[in-house]
Amino acid sequence: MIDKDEYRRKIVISAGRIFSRYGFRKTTMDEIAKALKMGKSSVYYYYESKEDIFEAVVLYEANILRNELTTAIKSVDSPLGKMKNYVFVRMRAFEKLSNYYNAIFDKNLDHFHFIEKIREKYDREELAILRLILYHGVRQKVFHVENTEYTAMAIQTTLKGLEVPLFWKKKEVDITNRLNAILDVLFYGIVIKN
Amino acid sequence: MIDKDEYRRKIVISAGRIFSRYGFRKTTMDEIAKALKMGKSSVYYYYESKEDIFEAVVLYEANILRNELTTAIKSVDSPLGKMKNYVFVRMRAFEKLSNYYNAIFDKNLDHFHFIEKIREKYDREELAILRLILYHGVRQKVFHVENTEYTAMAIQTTLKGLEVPLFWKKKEVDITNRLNAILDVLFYGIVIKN
DNA sequence: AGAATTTTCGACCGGTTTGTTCGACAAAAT
DNA sequence: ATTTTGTCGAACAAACCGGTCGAAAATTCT
Repeated sequence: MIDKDEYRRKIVISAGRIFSRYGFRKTTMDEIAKALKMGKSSVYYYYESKEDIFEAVVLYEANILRNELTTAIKSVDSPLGKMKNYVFVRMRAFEKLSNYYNAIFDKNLDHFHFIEKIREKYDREELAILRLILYHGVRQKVFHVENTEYTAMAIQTTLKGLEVPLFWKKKEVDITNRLNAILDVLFYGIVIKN
Repeated sequence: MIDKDEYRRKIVISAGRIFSRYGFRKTTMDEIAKALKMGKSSVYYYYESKEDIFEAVVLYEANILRNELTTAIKSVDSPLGKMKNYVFVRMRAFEKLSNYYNAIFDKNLDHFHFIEKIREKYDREELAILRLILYHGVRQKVFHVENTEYTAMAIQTTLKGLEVPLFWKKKEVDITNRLNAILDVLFYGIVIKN
């Protein structure tokens, strides 16, 4: 008896690579199968449909993102460093995921309820993390904020603003520079002036 | 009367972007047309077929590559620098073009005669450039080679070897490192020891 | 061993997509 | 006014694609 879960994991990883390259529509079941050296029908033994695989992939990637983000903020001590790392890792990740975006908002967008669910959940999680970073910053007298809740939401809004160009397929050239600029503005509006 | 050639150029550039992203098969005429804000049928007024557009794109890209390569070797004086620049630019370009590769060798590979033609022509041109670089190096007593002709061919073979992973879709991680290593080997086998 | 179950896969189906054509139509040129 | 140039919607045949089914392998169980 072959470990079914192990195989399902393999499929998710392999399919994820293809989805991220070509998007949902342009990825065919045949490709997914071929990449695994399987017959197309065999894949259906592990997943019920193409959308099922896609859902699993998004879930999987979301988990990876969560891990990357938490390790990113753990890897430094200073609140400034934490915030900087968080923003950078998040941005890099979304850049990588931009193909999913285009895939989802191609058509059939009503079919992908689960995306909204994941998004909602992650918005909440993100808010909590941002608030934590802010809170620590305030404690260490590095940040000055009236209300961590609202400030966290403001920062989150800014970060979401960075996603917009990914939607509209417009290639932002100097995303790193823009990020640094945003961080500068953010910090100098937040950091206590001595 | 609209400038037909100008329009054809626009089509080639726009279609080129899409081809390089999705490959030949996964790129649709509708996409090409939409990207130009045209009706699908209008595109056929300028080009006879999808393959025709593809051919024009490849030709166009090949020309760009040629220019990049010549300016790359002109931008430095030393034969070592020329060689280094040449190899780097060539490698970066082919990395970018790897999608075309996968597109072409998907299926129907018998349909794309013109690719072989271009390839042959460029092999000859490349050989000439390499020989020139070597020749200058020998003149300036920086290189030591018995026979520029054969040495140039040897170097070309090495460079082609670097292309192979692009064929097989295997992502080579540290292509820059490998390149540097190859250049090291190449130079230390060539440079006159003092 | 053979029976039972799990896993693979080729062949197929129906709906959709897609490259290409065609004729109608508008704009511009003659 | 008539011809030429350019655009486009509609239509079509062919290929494609997600998904099904049943029958072979392969594996496990008895």
